[in-house]
Amino acid sequence: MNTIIPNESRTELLEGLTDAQKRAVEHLDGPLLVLAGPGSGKTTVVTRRIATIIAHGVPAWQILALTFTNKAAGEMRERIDRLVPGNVPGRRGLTVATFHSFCVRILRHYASFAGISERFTIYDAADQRDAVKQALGEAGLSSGNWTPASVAGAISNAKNQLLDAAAYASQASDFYTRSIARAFAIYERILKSNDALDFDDLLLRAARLLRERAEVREELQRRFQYILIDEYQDTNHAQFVIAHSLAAAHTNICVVGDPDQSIYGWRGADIRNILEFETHYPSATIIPLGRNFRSTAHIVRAAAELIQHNARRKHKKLHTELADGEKPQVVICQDEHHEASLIVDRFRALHDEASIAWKDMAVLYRVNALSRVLEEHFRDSGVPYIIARGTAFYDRKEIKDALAYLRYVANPSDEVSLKRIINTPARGIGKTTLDGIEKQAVLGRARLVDLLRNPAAVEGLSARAAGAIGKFNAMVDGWRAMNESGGILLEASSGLAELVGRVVRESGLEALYRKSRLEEDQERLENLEELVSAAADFTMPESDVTDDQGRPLDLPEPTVLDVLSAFLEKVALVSDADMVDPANGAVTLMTLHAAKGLEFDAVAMAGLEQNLLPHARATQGDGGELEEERRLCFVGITRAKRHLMMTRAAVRTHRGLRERTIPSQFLDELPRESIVLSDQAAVDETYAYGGDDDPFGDEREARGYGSWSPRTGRAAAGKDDSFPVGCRVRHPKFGIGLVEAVTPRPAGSSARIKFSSVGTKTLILGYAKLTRVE
DNA sequence: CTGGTCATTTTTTTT
DNA sequence: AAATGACCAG
Repeated sequence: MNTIIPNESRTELLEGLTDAQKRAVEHLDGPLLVLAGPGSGKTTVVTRRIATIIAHGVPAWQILALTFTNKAAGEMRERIDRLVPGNVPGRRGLTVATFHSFCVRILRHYASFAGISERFTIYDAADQRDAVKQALGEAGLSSGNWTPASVAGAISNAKNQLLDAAAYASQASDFYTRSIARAFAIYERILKSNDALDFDDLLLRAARLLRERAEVREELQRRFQYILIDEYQDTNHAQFVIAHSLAAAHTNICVVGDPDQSIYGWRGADIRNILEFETHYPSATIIPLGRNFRSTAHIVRAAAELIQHNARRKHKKLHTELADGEKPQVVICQDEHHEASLIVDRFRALHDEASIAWKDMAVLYRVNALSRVLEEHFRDSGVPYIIARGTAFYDRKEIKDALAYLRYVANPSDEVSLKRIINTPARGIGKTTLDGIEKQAVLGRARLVDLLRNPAAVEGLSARAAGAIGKFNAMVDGWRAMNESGGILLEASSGLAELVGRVVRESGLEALYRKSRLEEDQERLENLEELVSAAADFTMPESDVTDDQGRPLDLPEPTVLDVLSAFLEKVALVSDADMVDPANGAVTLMTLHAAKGLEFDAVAMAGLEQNLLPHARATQGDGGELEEERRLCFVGITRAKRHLMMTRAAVRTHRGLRERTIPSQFLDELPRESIVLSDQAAVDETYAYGGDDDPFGDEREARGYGSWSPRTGRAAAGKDDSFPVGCRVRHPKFGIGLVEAVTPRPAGSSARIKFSSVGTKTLILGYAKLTRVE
């Protein structure tokens, strides 16, 4: 290893690190696993290690770092830029990308090897659902028992296991899977004829390309001599194959992660990838980082104690040398409005009295649905807030419409987009017309997109419809012509803004909302304008196409269509977490999932309730899912540096139904001595229900409602056997029911009871006014 | 063909 | 509660 930069710069890279951190930073060649607990300085270690590798003379273009979100990638890039001095030769060309965007690049570059069009469109979840729906229709599966969502999920799971439609079909044994296999095959055909790939395809195709095409694999192996993977606990099988195909030749692979923060099992993430890293690489160096530099001691102890309850876990010590600090508060609230206002009050106090900036606070919750009420209260109280929902803007109807136009302009095969916009706004190409053409497309084995290009050839088409289609085609051609006429002459990125502007105007979308005076439509108009400015702000990412020596290649100036494709690609791959802007002077509201990797001075976790955290879908099953929920709770707690508040509402309105909640079992698993419990539901007299509406008011007063106490408390209630499984009970409102299951819990046993009138309900025996009947 | 109303449903989490 | 889909009158 030749040394390029002086030793003192290298020792600077080790400054202030613990011994374990130093060992990780200095590890150069061979497989390395860094087990990084929360707040253990993972990002510091990773970035300094890359800087160290460069300092040892490895050119940056030989290094590949893969992350899960654009934000993580951007942050890493930025921190490395700050660490590596400008006079270091070969510091350019470092690849830091998300798995998905890296795969997109590979696939576009090696499109012919992968057997796909290099102008492929990326389908998002909604497009995917549409395509699945269409596939189900063609397969003759009535959508009753075959919901698009469940079939899409099955297909997604298969793809994550690297099973394509044929492979899936060959191992489908029962009626259910064989039916899905049929839909799967049709779905693939639809994607293929649209030149489209879904998210899972990006990984699957890249993995197969690397596995099956030796020349591609070898070229990329030569290029990327050092590979680093962040959040390795969240990789799925396809990602595993991608990473290890690339690393196979030189085995300079460093993976960083924390099994206790694995929260994407539902998306196919395989925790075994990290647990069995040593099995794949027996020579691997393993460095655990257990010391937490982020949170004060009570918070660390609460997190450590909670995660201890996971049985399937590699034991890892979590500790801190920081002071005890403030104890996390567990607050019981009356309902979700009370909860929101207590959180707002607390944050305001921290802001006014402890001078904590709004941007250093966050509210975390399990499901997005909880954000609505929180948002209301933040808005009404005037506390600045942002909701981290990157996808929300691009999910709006008007934006999806505009993007569909753009996608069709970029990819003339994109039938899903075409269908979306051909009659939006209405231009006389309705369902009857389209059905007719589609029928003929099937008969003549032609593509709908091709028939539409040539309406004269379609039989039985009314002159009016043919005229409307002709006008539509002329409009699209006009946009596409911008590429030839002005593309190279114009500055390409301002060309993009012009194209987007023209599409918004000429498509009639703008006029559609302009003529309306509804506030909602005015908002849509503004959103469209925002899209045009987003296009104007968009800069073509620096091309890092290089020869296999890493020298940048001179490329022709990008055309407007190139810029458009890049723009659409960026738009397709944004995530919620990407939208967390640290410069923003506002409290961040987001899901627990989106919070991973972030930290805040003050954190509030809302909805610490059974069936919410842990989520209802995880409470049944083999326990693996429950452990993932516990890890999610662990992730939430460990986001907090100094102040942590965990709330639960005694009553919550869920899907329009006002229901009493059960405290989250995770609350029982926190160390009593490290938390403070406050029961605002009983104490806070100033906050009241709207009089007679309160369905549980009397009861609450009568029973000292909500006086939860950890571990001991109501332990006697745990042995409640007055309503054994199988007995019949009467409920004052629901009538007669059958006890199906009883769950003994220290905070009050609950029972699942099937009522003939209202179906199955889970009730707390201590609260429900049940009487046993014979 | 279009635009409205009414009924029905709700994958938690996301690249 | 909200969003989608089915259905029906212009």
